[in-house]
Order: sequence, then structure tokens, then C-alpha cells
Amino acid sequence: MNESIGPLGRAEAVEYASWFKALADATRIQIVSLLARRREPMTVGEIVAASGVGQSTVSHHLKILADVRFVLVERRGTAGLYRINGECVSCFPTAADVVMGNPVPVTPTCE
Amino acid sequence: MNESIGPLGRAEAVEYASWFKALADATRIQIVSLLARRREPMTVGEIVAASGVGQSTVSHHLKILADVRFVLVERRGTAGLYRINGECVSCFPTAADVVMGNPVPVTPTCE
DNA sequence: AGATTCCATCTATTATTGTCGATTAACGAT
DNA sequence: ATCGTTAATCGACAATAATAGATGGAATCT
Repeated sequence: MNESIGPLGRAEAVEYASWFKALADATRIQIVSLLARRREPMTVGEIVAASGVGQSTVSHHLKILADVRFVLVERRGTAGLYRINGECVSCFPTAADVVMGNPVPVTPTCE
Repeated sequence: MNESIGPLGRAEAVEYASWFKALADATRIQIVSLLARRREPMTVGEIVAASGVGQSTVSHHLKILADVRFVLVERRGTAGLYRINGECVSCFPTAADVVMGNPVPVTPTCE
């Protein structure tokens, strides 16, 4: 009971869904957008200050974003430094193209 | 036209989140991908046969996709004809670029 | 050592979601 | 009018998610 339907296999659809689900929340979109524009890592405290939600909530969202590797973590002393994953910056829009049936240039090593 | 620097505003983040949320499910991704490749409209029955879930579930998903205008409906007799929205085919990947901080060529009229 | 800062995790609450079965409504054909 | 087909809607249910508060642990400072 797998695949069969059309162009995108079930497994690919499940993986893409996990990517879109990671951005299916306005707060997480703002966090990603924030990290993507500052190319430098940010501490959780800075992200909390910029996001307008509580610290534990930000921590929760960051874990979700890290699970799909949209962000990368590096712990420096007591500070957790989060930065955008450069690969997903190019791979994620490509995934959107794949779902929409658009031609994609090449499929680099995403994931 | 874009004020660029600085993170996404809350309103934009909320709107993008609604787009990603619409594709935060593997079944919906497969439906969109299916409709995007056949450029022709499909009936609900055809989509049901291809999706592997029940008719009421497909109907539910199609409503979600239609609410964000990823798909367009036209009712012909008793059959509902669903087709991909050509605009979202180009606009949705652009939204992914915006979130990821990538430069976007132009800002087309994506509602 | 003790206090402080920074953050992940645990728990709880509330809200949303995916799926199904049953029902209902609209239409076409007989 | 009645039947069969097609699809939207309703009701229910289990699963998941977003958020906040409290707790705990680890590095840092006094």
C-alpha cells in the first residue's frame, strides 16, 4: 500500500510535507526569516526578544526547525547559537518547484 | 518595490504560513503534484482513485487547497472539476525564496 | 561555594487536524 | 417521479500542535 499515485511518490510527499509543516507556523517563519537575513548565528535570547513569544516556546520552535535541519545549532558555553542552514536556503524553494511540477535545474545533495 | 532588509512582518508571515500549512500534509502534496502535472482538470473521483484515501477525506483536502487558491474549482453537472492554479505554480516557490531570504526576480501579482 | 544567566525539558491546557462513516444535496438518465 | 452517480457536509474520534509555566542543568561570575 505504497506509492502508486502519480508523479510524486508517497515517501517523497511525506518528506516534503515535513518541510512545509516546519514552516506552517508564522512564528517559525519569522524565526527562519530572521536567521536567514542575518547570516550570523543568534542566541536563543536574541530570538526570544525578536519573536514576541515565551522562551520555552521559542526553544520548542527551534527544536522543530532543527529536526528538519532548517537551522543548525552550536552550543558555546551556556549560549545556544542558532544559524540558518545554507543548504536548505537553496533546497527548500526547489522542493516547492518540484511539488508544483516546475522544472528544476539540478538536484544537488539536499538532505 | 520591496523594503527588503529586516525580517518578515507578522502579517506576511501569517499569510505564508497559511500557504505552507496547506501543503503540510503528504496527501495534499500528492494531490497538488498530481493536478500540476496534468494541466487538465480532474474530477474528485479520479483524485480519490489516485490518492488512496476516502472520498470525504479528499473532498476535505480539496477544500483546504481551494481556500488558499492552490486549486480552482468548476462545477460541471454533478462532477466537480479541480485544476491547479497556474499563478501559485510560480508564486509559491517565490514565497519559499522570500522566507529563505533569497533574492526574487520580480514581485508578481500573487494576490 | 553561592548566585546568576541561559536554555532545554517536563507537564498541562487548549486548539487544531486527518480520517472515516453516514447523511444529504444536486444532477442526469430512465 | 425514481433511480443511480457524484461530491459536499456532518458528527465523531484519536492524534498532533502551540503555548505557557515550572523545573532542572550547566556554564559563568562574584
